[in-house]
Amino acid sequence: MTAESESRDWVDLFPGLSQLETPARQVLLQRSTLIDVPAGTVLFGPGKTAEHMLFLLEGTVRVQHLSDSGREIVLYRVGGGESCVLTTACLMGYAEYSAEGIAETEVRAAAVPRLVFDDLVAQSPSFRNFVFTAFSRRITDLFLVIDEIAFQRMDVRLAQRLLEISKGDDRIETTHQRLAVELGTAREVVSRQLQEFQRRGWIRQARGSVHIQDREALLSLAEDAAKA
Amino acid sequence: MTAESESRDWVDLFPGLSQLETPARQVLLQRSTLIDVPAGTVLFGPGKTAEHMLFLLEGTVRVQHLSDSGREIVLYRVGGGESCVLTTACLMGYAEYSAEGIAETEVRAAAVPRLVFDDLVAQSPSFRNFVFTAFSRRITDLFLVIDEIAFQRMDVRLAQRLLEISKGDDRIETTHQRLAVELGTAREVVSRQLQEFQRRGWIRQARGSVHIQDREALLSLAEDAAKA
DNA sequence: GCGGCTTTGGTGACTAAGTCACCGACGGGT
DNA sequence: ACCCGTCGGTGACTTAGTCACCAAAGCCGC
Repeated sequence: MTAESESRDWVDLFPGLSQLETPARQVLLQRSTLIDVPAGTVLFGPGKTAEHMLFLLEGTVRVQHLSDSGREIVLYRVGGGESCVLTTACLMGYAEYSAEGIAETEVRAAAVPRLVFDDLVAQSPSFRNFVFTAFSRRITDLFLVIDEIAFQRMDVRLAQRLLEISKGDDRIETTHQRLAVELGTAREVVSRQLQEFQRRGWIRQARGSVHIQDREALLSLAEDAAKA
Repeated sequence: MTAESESRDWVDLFPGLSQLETPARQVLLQRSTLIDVPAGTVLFGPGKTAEHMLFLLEGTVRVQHLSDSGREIVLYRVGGGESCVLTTACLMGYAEYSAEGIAETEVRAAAVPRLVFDDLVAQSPSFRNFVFTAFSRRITDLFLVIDEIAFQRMDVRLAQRLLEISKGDDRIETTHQRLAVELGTAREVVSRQLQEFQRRGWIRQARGSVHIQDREALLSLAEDAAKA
């Protein structure tokens, strides 16, 4: 499979681009570059100037914020079929990144240069729509993150994250420290919550991993927040 | 002064539009409508579909989120010379508002219809730049809000808000409940913190108002968070 | 002015979460 | 075997949020 045959159809991976006009699609395919990066790569972060907008084809990117006080919190993830608005934002706009994007898995993405991006926004109504939709979704998403941090109990949030991260597989490879960063809390808090979950038989812990034993129970804890 | 003479120059109030090309400027002025609304008006919110992008000329709009659990938190404010990205977002993009915008003062704004907005984005590079800059700033701002909520002490946050709201004037007209919404916390927490501030002689309380007595002290509390 | 109402703020008792200091256990490397 | 860095556990304490209530201040009609 040549690079050309691959690049003929990555646009199809983006539901938001299904209406894209043929000329715009051609521009996008011809003037973008496919890149592959290994897990752990820092795709963007403070001090790096973005010259490309990223369209994620495969893998996930974790966006997290490093606070002045040295603590971290995971803000959101970007997956296949999504564009990373932060690269877009810094492409056109304002100042520096204040968050960093880290490849959580091996990542394949299409990089669209700044000028091409600008051109597409000018030329294509449906590309505009795609871009603004991405921005809107991200902003409303951040509202929900704020809501969760401000008003949700830790046990509920932890249960939600465990389910979210596990994605069906009962074995989760992570440390308490990493879970603490996910939720923007302290490691000790996570440790104690996990102990409580284990005491109730909902999970089993081992060094560097958590095994879900009672998915139903976690789910009902995670959900009764919505009811309240 | 006629409506026309007014509308000839509101664009000048926007630093971000200083580079705007003459034709785009003409379109913006001619096809927008100036509106005046009294304090307290809900400019947008869940259930309302935006058909206009708002450029704020005078006054401030408070954007706050109402959580499922019934609690509220102030997310940010939009002032004169800024556009409200949330109206923009919902104009072009995705879903419903998940936050509401309330006029805190009497507000004068220019309303730009959806189609005109779209057209300007297509035609004018500097209008595009303005729009994306606004989005970027808003997003990075929300990152800071998240950071503050997750990692900052309440006393520090309260001191910051008092200073921010007071804007030089030592008398602040507000209730404990309102301050609690500002910070996304409970009224009791604010009451107790204010009592502590009063005990230290930093403020004086009265029903429905707070009087700042020692601005320096509040400032040093508010700032030593940055050092840490 | 009086009685009832709402709004505002105060309080104690309790739970949840975050902080601090420290320890021990595990798992590589050499 | 030993050293060391990572990982997790723990107690004691502080800070924040919750719950249930109460009291004072303003507001309104009469």
